[in-house]
Amino acid sequence: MAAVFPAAEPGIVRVALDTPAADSFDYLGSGAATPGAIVSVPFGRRELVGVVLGRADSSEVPAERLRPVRAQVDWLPPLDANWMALAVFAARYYHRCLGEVMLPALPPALRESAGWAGLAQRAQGRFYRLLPGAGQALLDSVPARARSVMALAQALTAAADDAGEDGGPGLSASEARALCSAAPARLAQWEEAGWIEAETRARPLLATEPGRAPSEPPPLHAEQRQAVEAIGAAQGFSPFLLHGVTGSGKTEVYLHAIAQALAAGPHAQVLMLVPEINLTPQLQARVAARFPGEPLAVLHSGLAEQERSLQWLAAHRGEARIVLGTRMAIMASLPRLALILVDEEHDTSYKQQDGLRYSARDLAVWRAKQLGIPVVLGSATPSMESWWRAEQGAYRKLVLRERAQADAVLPAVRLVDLNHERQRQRPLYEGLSVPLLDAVQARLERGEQSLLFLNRRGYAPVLACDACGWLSGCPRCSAYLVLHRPERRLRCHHCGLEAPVPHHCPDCGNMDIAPLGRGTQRVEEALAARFPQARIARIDADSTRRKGSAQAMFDDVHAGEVDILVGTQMVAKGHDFQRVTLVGIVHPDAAMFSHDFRAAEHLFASLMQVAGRAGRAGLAGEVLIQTRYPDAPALQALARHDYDGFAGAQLRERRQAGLPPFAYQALLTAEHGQLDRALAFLQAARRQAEQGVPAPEVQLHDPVPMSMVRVANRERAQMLVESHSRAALQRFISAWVLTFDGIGEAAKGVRWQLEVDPLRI
DNA sequence: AGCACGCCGACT
DNA sequence: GTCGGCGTGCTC
Repeated sequence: MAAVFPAAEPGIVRVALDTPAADSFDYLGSGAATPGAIVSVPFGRRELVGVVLGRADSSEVPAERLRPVRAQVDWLPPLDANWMALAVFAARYYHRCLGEVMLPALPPALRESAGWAGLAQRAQGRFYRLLPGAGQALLDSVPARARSVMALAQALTAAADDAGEDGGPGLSASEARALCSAAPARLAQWEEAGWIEAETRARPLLATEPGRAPSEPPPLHAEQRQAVEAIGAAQGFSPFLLHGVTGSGKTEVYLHAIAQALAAGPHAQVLMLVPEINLTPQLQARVAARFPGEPLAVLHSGLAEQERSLQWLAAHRGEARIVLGTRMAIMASLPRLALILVDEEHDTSYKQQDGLRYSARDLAVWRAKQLGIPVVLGSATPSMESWWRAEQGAYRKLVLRERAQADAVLPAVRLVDLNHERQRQRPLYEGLSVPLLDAVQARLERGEQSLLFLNRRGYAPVLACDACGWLSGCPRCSAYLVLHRPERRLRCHHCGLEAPVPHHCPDCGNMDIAPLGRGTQRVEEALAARFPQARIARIDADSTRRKGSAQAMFDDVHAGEVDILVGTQMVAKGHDFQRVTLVGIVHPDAAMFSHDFRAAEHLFASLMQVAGRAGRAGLAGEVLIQTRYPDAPALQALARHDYDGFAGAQLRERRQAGLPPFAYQALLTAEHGQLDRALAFLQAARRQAEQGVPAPEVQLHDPVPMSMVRVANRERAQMLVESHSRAALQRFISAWVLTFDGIGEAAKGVRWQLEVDPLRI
């Protein structure tokens, strides 16, 4: 449990705490506090949990202000030096204090000393062992009719036989108690009599089912085999970019790479990252089936606190050999990490969007480099950053061109030119063109499934008054309230505000207010009206709010109980819909007007991903993209299945414009109730830079309002900082942020945040 | 970041 | 008279 130190014990312990105030705080502590140990310390009026960074001979803090460490977790191995190095790197790179990186990476039950005892109890058990020569005495002490106690004695004897000289697998306290329920005090008596010996030690945390035969891996095609061999032959730090179209069998490559790594080291651990929680159950089942008996831990924010703590602990103790998780899992303690896999490496969910804005993919590469192990970044549409590194030879490219199932072919992509439809006087039906409706009809007649993709949830993105032009604006944000018809609510997707649907225009009283544009709910409704015999399902954040409902809906689709599936981005990721032969992309055009230089890249990736849902099992697939901009390069490249061409063109544009991956960026954002105050802060920050911070090779752009200026009554502005040299940018930022304290008046009431490698600008 | 202390308006 | 608004300052 927790050891308590005497107050006056000498020695200074340096501790990282979750506060932006400083990287470390000095405490008085005993010799037991080693680097990586988890301790509890007094901090002002509070008691906080921290991570020991090391010891020191002296402190800059006057001796009389030093307070003693209160307690320490002593039943857990300390966090190892490699993990500490990862946290230090992340803190420096993202310009945060050490504890702000370290503490949030620990499981909830460890972050507060109140949770320690409970966790220790779950993680440890009392195990009993029969001492030599005590067997007969113990049996003699048991009343003949107490069969359960006899069973216990036999079990203990068997355990002792198994154990040989050094203990080995014993009997857990709960097992013993189950056998011995008639005599709960018996164990203590036997212990006192010197017949048995009790020991507190780690209890296995992960249930595994040994003896099942592993599922038979399908035969690899030549490209898969080459990829697996290359990963297996890697020595030391070896970053790979696994580029394979959807359905080319990337997962099978991952599974073989896992098998190789586990076979190569008897204690080796493998970390596999996936972008979304939704994808873990599927993959978990597949991994468990392939590696029965191998302890598998899962780490994501959807787990209950206790469960997450136990899974983390299993990874930390080296018990879990395979760890499957979302971006948070990159910060897990993995003492014997031997291989990292990052699936769908281009996915933007790898970038944390609040708090510490780290990129799990980038940290994965750093971690692999630091450990000298292979890392595999897999994607059908790699990020420009990763693609460029592969082009340069910094990453080794592994390519899967063919689809894994021999009979599966790439779907035919057809662009439906909506201008042309209008010229032919074929109006859209609720946003759906004649070719798309015909294609759906054909699928219904053939008993095949259609998937309609629309990345906009709700019924309509805005409600409008015909008479006066009123629009359903959010009172707190520079956004519109979205109509959610089934729920009969208006909702702001930015601040969460909800309002009833007005019956008449709040400005002029006109009764004619109408939904403008469409979201998934409206498309679902329109399809139901058009195809009354069809079974239609909608999968988006609203329809899957209840826990487990997403899985249930996906199961219905897989079981063939759905004819038409309407969905947002959620349907695009990971799921193999074997019977979907038509993918309709209803409205990709919104992305064409984005000012974000990555808009085209993200559009291409998301359309490629959703297009990949079609035609996976022998049935010819077709993708229809409705657009007013059929000449857009992203759409043209998509129609040709030409990622390489698209990426090449993107990289040429980026190089010419001096954009990532040819430049490194950081974004300073400021928010305040009034926009001019936020802008004034950024101006002041820029003056600080100009007046006192050396900024060779660094450009500071003008402060500008963010495109979504107001969210929840806070107005936001941003300033971009850029350099062609990552090191120069880092040096500049380190010095720059220190000057923010001196901004004074202009900083009053302003909340600011610095994001390194921002994804959206 | 918390969590205090501290000094001014509308309530029992 | 005090409950509470959030400005300012500190935490080893």
